[in-house]
Amino acid sequence: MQTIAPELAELAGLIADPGRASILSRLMDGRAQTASELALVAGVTPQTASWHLSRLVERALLKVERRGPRRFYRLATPLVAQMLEGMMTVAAIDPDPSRPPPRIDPEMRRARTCYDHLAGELGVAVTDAMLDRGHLNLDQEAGELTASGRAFLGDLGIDLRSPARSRRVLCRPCLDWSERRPHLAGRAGAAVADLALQRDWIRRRPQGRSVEITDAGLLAFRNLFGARI
Amino acid sequence: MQTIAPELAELAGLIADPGRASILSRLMDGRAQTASELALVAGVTPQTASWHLSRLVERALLKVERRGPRRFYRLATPLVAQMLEGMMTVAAIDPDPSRPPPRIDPEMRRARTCYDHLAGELGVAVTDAMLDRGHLNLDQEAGELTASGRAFLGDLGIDLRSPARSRRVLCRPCLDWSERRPHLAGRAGAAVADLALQRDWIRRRPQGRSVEITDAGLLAFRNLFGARI
DNA sequence: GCAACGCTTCGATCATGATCGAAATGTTCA
DNA sequence: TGAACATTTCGATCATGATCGAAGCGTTGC
Repeated sequence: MQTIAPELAELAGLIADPGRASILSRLMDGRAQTASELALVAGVTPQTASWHLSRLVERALLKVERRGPRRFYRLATPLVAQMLEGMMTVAAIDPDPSRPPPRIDPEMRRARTCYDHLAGELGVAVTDAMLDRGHLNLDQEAGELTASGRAFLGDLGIDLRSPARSRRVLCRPCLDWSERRPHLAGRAGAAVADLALQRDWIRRRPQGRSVEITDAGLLAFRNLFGARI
Repeated sequence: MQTIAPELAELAGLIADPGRASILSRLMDGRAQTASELALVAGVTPQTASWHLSRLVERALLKVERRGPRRFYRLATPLVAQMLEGMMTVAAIDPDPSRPPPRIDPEMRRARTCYDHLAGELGVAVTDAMLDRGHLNLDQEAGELTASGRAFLGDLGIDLRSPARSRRVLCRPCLDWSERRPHLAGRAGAAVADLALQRDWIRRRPQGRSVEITDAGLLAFRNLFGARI
């Protein structure tokens, strides 16, 4: 029985190193980072990081882009981000409830981006608020935007009409590994995150994947979305 | 910056062994298998398989159930299956298009179950047919069942009303690693697969994850669903 | 051209974990 | 109780791959 198993093992092996896992985790916000920055987050020397990075590029998990003497690395495709989402969800489940839960950076837990959408307490709060108001239906497996949800996002200036087909699906759940509950992802989730960045409701922190909620953002999420945050 | 990265690496390490990857792949149909059977598919001796299995149970990827002197292993939660789906999707992407694509067992490619729904050519054909008829909207990221889709499945005797909430979401896409296209998953996908098994349209093969399409099944999928298979 | 800088390649070392033979454990059935 | 069988535990061996120092490469700017 030939299956995909050997390729699966090979792929997993690539993620199985703490340094490479840190690098991939760092790149989960979808932005590009330099080799030096990634060496830092991996906690290894630049030459070791370089070796890790070349393996990840070779296996097409990362793309590299040269800008002057620097090399910027980013996730190769959204598919890789989605795979990592799924793995982090399982990784966050502690098999032994007696030992203390993994210490998660409070800023990270508060608010971060997950590839292209909001995650952490903020992501879950926004999602919950939209659920409460009937803008969404969502469970761990699947999600859909209601007519009221489309109208709500439309009023915020988000144009969800796809350039190609009007019947495109917009909404999927992403299991939040820090909150252990689903939050809004998919095109609708990306649109909300884009809006929040554009209106300066959230700001990316210079390092790390966490984002800062501005005062204006706090008001907007509370008043416009009705989020309890 | 404390993140989930160490847990991610640990989890990946568990999948990174070819034997364990084979075991997990074998269990992707959601059924339970004995330790001996799994040793066979992993291509290792029973004592080695036992060591692998205990690690997978310890990390809560598998559940074990004792029946007499045998031990039956199965995936611990649907979340694990969904994670493996995502990994297989990425694993199936060949980073080097020049080398020949991984040889996939033809029976596996033809028709198999992916945890609780149909996959392979059969899964994709059924999905395509439902898309053509307007029963579904589906892309790589998200999916939704239309009113006509609900009616269609209802006519087949599938009751999609959730015991709890009526507004539950039913439908999600699962990227087929052998066909490299999405097929129907989620509760609707599981319901279709259940129906097919109950009506003897498909039969599980004694070993492996692939299923056999019966003559009656071929007719049903073609005539009832309009699947080109 | 040369210096500065970012990054990669090479080479040697070292640790982790996969493997199986042998033996022990546990379960069922007579 | 004892025999048959499935599975696990123990112990020793062996291979893979992560690591970093040193050196090399390539780009930029003076």
